[in-house]
Amino acid sequence: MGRTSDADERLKDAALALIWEESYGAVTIDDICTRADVKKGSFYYFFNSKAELAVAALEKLWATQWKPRLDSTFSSSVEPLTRLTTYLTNFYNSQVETKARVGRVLGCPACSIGSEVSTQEIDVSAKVREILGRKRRYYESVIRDALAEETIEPCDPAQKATALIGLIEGLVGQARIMNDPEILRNLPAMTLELLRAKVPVPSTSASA
Amino acid sequence: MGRTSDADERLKDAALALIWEESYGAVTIDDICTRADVKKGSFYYFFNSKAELAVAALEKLWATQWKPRLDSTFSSSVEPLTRLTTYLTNFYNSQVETKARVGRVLGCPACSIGSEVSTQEIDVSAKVREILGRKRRYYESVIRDALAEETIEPCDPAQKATALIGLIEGLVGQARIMNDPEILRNLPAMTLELLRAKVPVPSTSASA
DNA sequence: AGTTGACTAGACCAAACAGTCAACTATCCA
DNA sequence: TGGATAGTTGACTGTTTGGTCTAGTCAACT
Repeated sequence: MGRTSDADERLKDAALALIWEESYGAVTIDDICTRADVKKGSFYYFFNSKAELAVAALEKLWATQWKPRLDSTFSSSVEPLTRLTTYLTNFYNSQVETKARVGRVLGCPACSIGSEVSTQEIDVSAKVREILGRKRRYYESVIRDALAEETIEPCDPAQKATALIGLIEGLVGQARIMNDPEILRNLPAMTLELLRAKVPVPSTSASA
Repeated sequence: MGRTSDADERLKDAALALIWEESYGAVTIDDICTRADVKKGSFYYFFNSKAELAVAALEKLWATQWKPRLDSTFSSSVEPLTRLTTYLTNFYNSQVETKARVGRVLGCPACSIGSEVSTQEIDVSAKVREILGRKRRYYESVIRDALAEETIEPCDPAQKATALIGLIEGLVGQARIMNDPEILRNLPAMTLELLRAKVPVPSTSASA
């Protein structure tokens, strides 16, 4: 009974957007309320703190954005390495578009937030780790599939996934710091090189 | 004439330490003053804002920590790839030590601060970019030297440096988020692989 | 139609915060 | 030794912030 409301959803959306555009610490509860057009009383009706809202916002980000996109891009019906390159190309495009729209490269919200709050807000940083862990599985899986199809050189999938995540998130971070999406332009190529992808060679290999 | 003081130096040290351990946004001017044992009046005698202090602190970090270490580790008297591996091994060790001492992997202050404030504090983020740019030259130089000695496969030095920085800073960021220094353990090996280092082969190469 | 429970409004409080100021003190140098 | 300079102090102001509280509003269901 009683009435229903989407104020909590608006709060999550506003929080994520603001924190992404600025930073966790720079955004106040009042800011979030203003952007969401929700009064403080309602904020505290739904959430107990900014941290609790951030956790909910991150989970929503995963459920409504990341998971659907990952599921479709990393579909098993696509060649393993193509999953990766299309994912990264789309990512590059989205960062270019964000820069055109907001004037800023914003990078990966989970990593930015995680790095900022890792020593402070344990609940938020636990959620970030959880989400990054879920994402990692897609990388590990694609590496295993590429190994099975022998389109990359032999390696330890877990370790390669770590390196891959490092390379990707590292360059995304640099792109945010430098405000330059072009850093991400040949991320697909760099990734293939890191994985030692066997280029679709014209069948015969020449020997010296 | 007049009296002298090292309060400004203490402020820079305190600011850097606090921001590194927590984050830029989480640290207040009062916090910094308390840690430095300096009163607020003195703070404003030396600096106009937290941002201005942060810029000075970053420059001090470069001048007293990074530059000396880089100059000695990346000495031309050492083999190119050895410069890199010893640098990264030392870095791994220092992060392990930090974790043991503070209970936390803190990563790279410049990258953490840069990612956090890039959309907010333009002076701070400009200083971060400046310092990261200086550091980049060491990487580019080591890659060019390795190319000259033919200990790595042919490549474009600038592009490889970007990838190298991405990999390193990315894994450092992950280590901070995960609070796990072991992520950095085989950073040297990953780096050599990214660079396609020619392993010191026992002279003859076997062909199938 | 009326009761109940979900939600909203916004005034209010105390603490934390950035920033100011005038009076004070130590040191250097002539 | 004494004046000019460089630095210190802590109380003070005004604002922002997180957080609370109460009176009220709206929609669902009986």
